[in-house]
Amino acid sequence: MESDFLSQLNDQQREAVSNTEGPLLILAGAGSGKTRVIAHRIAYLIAEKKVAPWNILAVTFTNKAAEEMRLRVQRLLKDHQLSSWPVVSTFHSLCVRILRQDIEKLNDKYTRTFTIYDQDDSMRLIKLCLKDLGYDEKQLAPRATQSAISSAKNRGEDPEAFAARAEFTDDRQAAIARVYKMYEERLHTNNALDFDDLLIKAVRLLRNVPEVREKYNNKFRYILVDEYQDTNSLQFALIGFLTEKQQNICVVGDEDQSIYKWRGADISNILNFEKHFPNTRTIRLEQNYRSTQTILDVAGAVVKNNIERKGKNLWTSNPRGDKIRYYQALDAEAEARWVANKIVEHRREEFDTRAAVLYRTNSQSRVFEEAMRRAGLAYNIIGGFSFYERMEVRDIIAYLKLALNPNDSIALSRVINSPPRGIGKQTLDEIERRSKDLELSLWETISLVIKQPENLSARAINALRSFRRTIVRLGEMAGTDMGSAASDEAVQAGMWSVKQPDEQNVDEHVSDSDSPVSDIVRAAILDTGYETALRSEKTDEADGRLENLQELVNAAVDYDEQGLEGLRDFIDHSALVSDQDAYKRDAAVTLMTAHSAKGLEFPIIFIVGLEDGLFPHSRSATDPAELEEERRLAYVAMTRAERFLYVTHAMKRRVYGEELASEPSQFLNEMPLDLIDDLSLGKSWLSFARGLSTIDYEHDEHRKEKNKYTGKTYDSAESIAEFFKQRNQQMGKTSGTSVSATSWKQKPRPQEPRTPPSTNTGSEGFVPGSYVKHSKYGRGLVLRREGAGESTKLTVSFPGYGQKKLVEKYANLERA
DNA sequence: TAAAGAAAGTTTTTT
DNA sequence: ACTTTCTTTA
Repeated sequence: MESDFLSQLNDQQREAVSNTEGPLLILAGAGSGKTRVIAHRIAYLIAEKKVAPWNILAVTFTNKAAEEMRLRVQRLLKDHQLSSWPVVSTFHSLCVRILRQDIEKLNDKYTRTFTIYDQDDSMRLIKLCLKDLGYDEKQLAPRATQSAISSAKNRGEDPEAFAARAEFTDDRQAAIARVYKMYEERLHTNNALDFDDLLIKAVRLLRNVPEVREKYNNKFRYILVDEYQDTNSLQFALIGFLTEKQQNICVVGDEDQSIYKWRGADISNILNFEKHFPNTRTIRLEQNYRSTQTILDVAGAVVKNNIERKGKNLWTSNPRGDKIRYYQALDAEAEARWVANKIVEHRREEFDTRAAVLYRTNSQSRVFEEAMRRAGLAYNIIGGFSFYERMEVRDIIAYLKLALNPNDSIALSRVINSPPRGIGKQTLDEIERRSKDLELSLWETISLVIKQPENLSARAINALRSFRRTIVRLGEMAGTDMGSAASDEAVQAGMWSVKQPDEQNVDEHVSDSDSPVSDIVRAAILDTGYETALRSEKTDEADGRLENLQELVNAAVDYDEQGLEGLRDFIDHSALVSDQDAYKRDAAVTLMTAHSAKGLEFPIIFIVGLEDGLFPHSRSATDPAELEEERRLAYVAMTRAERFLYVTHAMKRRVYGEELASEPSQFLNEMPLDLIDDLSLGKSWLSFARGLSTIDYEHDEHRKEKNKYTGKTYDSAESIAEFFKQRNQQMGKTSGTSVSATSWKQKPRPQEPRTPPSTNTGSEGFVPGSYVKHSKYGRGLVLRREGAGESTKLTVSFPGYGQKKLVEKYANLERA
């Protein structure tokens, strides 16, 4: 009966689930049950509307989200006997599946055996191109080049178009254009696609080949897209083509949670959805079920400072809850320790409660890992170094890639001498030189070199011969024809063939004569000498690596047991699943970036490192739009919390190994003071802010008015002073040029409002955290002090002038 | 060629 | 601080 999937929903959610036909836009605020609605909608389509599961496609951004969605749908449909499951997939794996099926119809020489290059592979290739073109990596940073090429690709510019444009800009662009051209050629000869290509080629396939478009339109009659605000133009095009015929497209998104503009996400995809799809029905989900009123109030107060925003009315019937909690730590280590202790306290109260620690950058994770270990808390860590990014795992994967496609030169150069087998730089240079001359892949060149050694030593030739034998043997296990080019016979049947609906079934085909994936993985670890080399090291590090390889074997065994599709799929998976490593659902703590937290929820959330230049990140300081994105990110982070929200910052923190004074984030300024509980030891930044606001509370409304002001992005050193100044002005005091001109209720050293007593030596010299006055630059904050005596140098941040390095003796500084 | 030691670069967020 | 890459030495 219908009520099964509708009865537990509110009116809007029910609307969203039961309006199954035509374009549907769901604007879903944080915690409003968006995942729940999608899952219910899928279940409803299958159980009530009798739509065949294979006619439904749900697309998410991350594997985690896809996983979650699959789980929910399965739970909802557990009493139904289904012959198959709906396709729930990320954009990228959807594209891989389409391309593994049909890429040859594009007629641009790519074959179905193509290799996927992840960011690291692609970076290696770019470095090679830079080298071959004779560019200096210092002048043309590989990273920057990669990102320039990636954005060109995402804009739809091919190397020619890019070059045409670059010609008229500058040398650097022209150089990038040349790298781009070579990069594309190399990808092609390697039969490799990078992450961008996956989308580009899939879109091109759907656009150019009507037959393929038709096929997928018939297959996917109902399409759902999660996190629609973060789609880019390629993803938009993909959806457009897939849904061309039936128009049963349902997208879910929230403008306030758009945090991937830097990756090309185009918010207008959601803002203009109604234009793109006529007859769109729009439904708003505004009741939040996740968080306490207080948490929503705080998050709302922050995001309200964004100008580029339609605004919405998110409400909850949940209790008010506790105030959010604030802690000012001395440094990053103290911050982490404090957080760990708090989590322990919470778990004493409630033994199985879960917490997440959200930071802006992955580099912050380390201290937290350390602190959790010390506190004896089991933790998950998401992102950063994922399992598949470990060196040894990547090496073995490279061997496996070679087994399938020996012409993958990136994989080959990765492992040709790891473990060390006597193929050194000279040998490799010679091979590379000849491969360029003859326009052969490295693999082909090696075969040739063995026959015609020319100026290579017998020792080198022997090493090459044995390496070649190893790869050929792996290839045989994988069922690959090791001829000169990867042959099409090696293609295993596609993983989900698109058949007529009635004969559609769970997809068949466990690979035929080939060995199980786990056997090939074992062989790649043993026969290559990899294990022996690690064992002989006898270090803890090597043991750790061996364990990781054992994990890889375990993963392969699991894979075989699931009866999946063989080695290629296993490898695809490893490229696309960056953080799938054993996510322990019940671990006490999860550590991740605020970005990775999107879509998740936890009873307890810690947002750490709320400091100027860190969160918001300094890279976003110049552009108001980017600052707004940072603010949305903060909003996403805060709204992950169900019951308890903690915000912390440190007074100083090591950056590149140097200790720098840091200031509270402006986002802290934007939180309503009366909703914050200060747990800091001694006097904190917050206690000053609070002291001020109690001077004259009835002007508070006035203050709020002014606080909406976002036009200016505060200079780091000046932000709080600016903040105080504004408040003072609001309070009718004449604008003191310096903070100290105003009256302080509880004033310990008005001239250093944010410096905790401990960093204040009080002795002569300017310590980091103190303020100075310079005859030319004016007032500034001392960030760093180096050297001693006459040569003491200070790094000072002057608003409007940036950071200056001054010799203390000659700079003529005064306290300010 | 491989290992050990020195220097330089790194950190924004992700499929 | 930590990791990658370059340079020196055995």
